[in-house]
Amino acid sequence: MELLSVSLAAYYGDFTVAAASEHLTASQGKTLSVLRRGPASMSVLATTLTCDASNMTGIVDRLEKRGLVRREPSPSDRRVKNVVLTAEGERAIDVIRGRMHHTLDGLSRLDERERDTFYALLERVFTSRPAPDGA
Amino acid sequence: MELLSVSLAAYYGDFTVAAASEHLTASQGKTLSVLRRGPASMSVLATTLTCDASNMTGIVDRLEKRGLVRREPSPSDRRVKNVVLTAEGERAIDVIRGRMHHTLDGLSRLDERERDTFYALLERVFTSRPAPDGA
DNA sequence: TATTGTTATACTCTATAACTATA
DNA sequence: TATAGTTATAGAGTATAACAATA
Repeated sequence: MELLSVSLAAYYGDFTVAAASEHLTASQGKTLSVLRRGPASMSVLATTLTCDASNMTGIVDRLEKRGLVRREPSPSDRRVKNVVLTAEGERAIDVIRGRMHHTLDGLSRLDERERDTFYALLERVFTSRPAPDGA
Repeated sequence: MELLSVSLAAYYGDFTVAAASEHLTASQGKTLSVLRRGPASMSVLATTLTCDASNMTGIVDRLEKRGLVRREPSPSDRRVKNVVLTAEGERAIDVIRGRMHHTLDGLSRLDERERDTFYALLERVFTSRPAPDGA
């Protein structure tokens, strides 16, 4: 648990610094990261980021003001707004991931077989949470 | 990188919820987590948490006000203050770690050999950052 | 009635800049 | 001169409670 704590602090610090290089906060970067997989409603975003729905309003407001995301009305439920990554937003998160030097260097220390093992273990340990697949 | 992002978000969410159950913010919890390894100066804490030194003042202020940490003058350098975990603080971080149910459940899915492999890989990937060992 | 998203509020986190004390 | 820590400030993140629109 101690080792996990240290490892994740290293990853999180790396991500925070990389996001700052694009003038984004960690929360804004995490939001783009989630949306990289596809559009998500405000409530799904809040659940995934483990924060209250009311926070997402402000975070998405700032991202939208900078043209990195776009709110779209859901066709199936008029209460819902789906948040979509713009081309600019996609570029931003890709740049951030490419600048996570400590993490990328760390991964490059593993050969292909080790990397596969690592990913498989990560998946088994962390991929049992209720994955929100919201409309 | 996508998988890392998802995995670490899961861990971070788990930690945040567990810390909240002790009425602590994520930053306060991370600070206790660092101090669990031993005392650290304000500047070492800031470096480890990847934040500005001025932030640590407020975070440690609040933790100290609740009796979870203690500031002690360094014997070797009168500018330095070492932050020490109190017995209460130690209890708090141990409780938090014991409440990280998603992560603990995830780890319990691995047998002993797999767990060793996982830890070894984590160490190789993430343990090359300049580890601050400050006085 | 319940849910989605927003607003208002209060507190915490965060970086920058300026400061004091010490090295 | 440089470094450790604090203070002041402004912007961002955070949860709670109350609200409008929709289901």
